[in-house]
Amino acid sequence: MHIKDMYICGMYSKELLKGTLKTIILKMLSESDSMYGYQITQKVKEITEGKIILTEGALYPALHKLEADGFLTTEKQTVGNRVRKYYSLTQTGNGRAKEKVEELKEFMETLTTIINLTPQKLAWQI
Amino acid sequence: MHIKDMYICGMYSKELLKGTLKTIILKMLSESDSMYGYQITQKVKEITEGKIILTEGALYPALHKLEADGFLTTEKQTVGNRVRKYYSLTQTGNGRAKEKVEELKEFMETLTTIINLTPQKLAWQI
DNA sequence: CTTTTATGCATTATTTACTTATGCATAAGT
DNA sequence: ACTTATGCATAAGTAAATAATGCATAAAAG
Repeated sequence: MHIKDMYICGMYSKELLKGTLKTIILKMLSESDSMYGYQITQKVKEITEGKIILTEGALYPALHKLEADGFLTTEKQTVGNRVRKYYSLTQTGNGRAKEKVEELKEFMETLTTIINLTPQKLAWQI
Repeated sequence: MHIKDMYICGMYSKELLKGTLKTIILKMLSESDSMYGYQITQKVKEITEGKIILTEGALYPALHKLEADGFLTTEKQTVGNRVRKYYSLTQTGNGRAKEKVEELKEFMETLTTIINLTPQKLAWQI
């Protein structure tokens, strides 16, 4: 990402996104046979209607880490005169994707129980 | 938290919790007139059935930060021979609580749209 | 009766997972 | 000619935790 691109950023305070990046990547890759980095950022941007923007500084290290952990394999492909690095899930990565998505679901359910609490000081008003 | 307490920890990979702590605190305080730190940890633990455990090392600095930002006020109270520091939302803090909860809700909705995607490589099987 | 557990506050060193800012390169639009 | 888009990558700095500790009182358990 370059300075001019800085105006692009998700609509959420970025802290919230922390911890969800790898899950998002794994989920995206479980959707198709293979994707390259830039493609992932664009797809996520499209699906979330611009609400979640993955920055390269976060994306590429995360991809490298997932590969180092054996969850992804890569294959370089030259399109026109540009090189793309395609990532795909390994078998282990497929299982990992399911685990992480499930974990995120459960976490969101738990958060929802907190969010849905009714203020006790207003209880008499109900 | 002391070494012996280390076996206590939430069921989620902790990264997920990052960024949600202040929202949780604000929401808990918006439920009652005032709460003290330890009480918050216990209430969250109870509500989430032990799935979310707030550690002191995260909780107290967060409370101090929220107070410094003008979202909370404190009042010390001695119960028996122990001192409790009660926190309550200021008017600004009340607004902040609503903002943060709303932000979290929208973020979870966005995440849900990602999570609910159907793998395209399985699309023909549907 | 002495050790552990629970209650209650707090701080410090460290780690993690980002953000922000670059860097390099090609291609297409204006 | 300049900017935007595509495409990879890394490095410095930061925020928000974790992990560990410290102090103190009280109750429960062995």
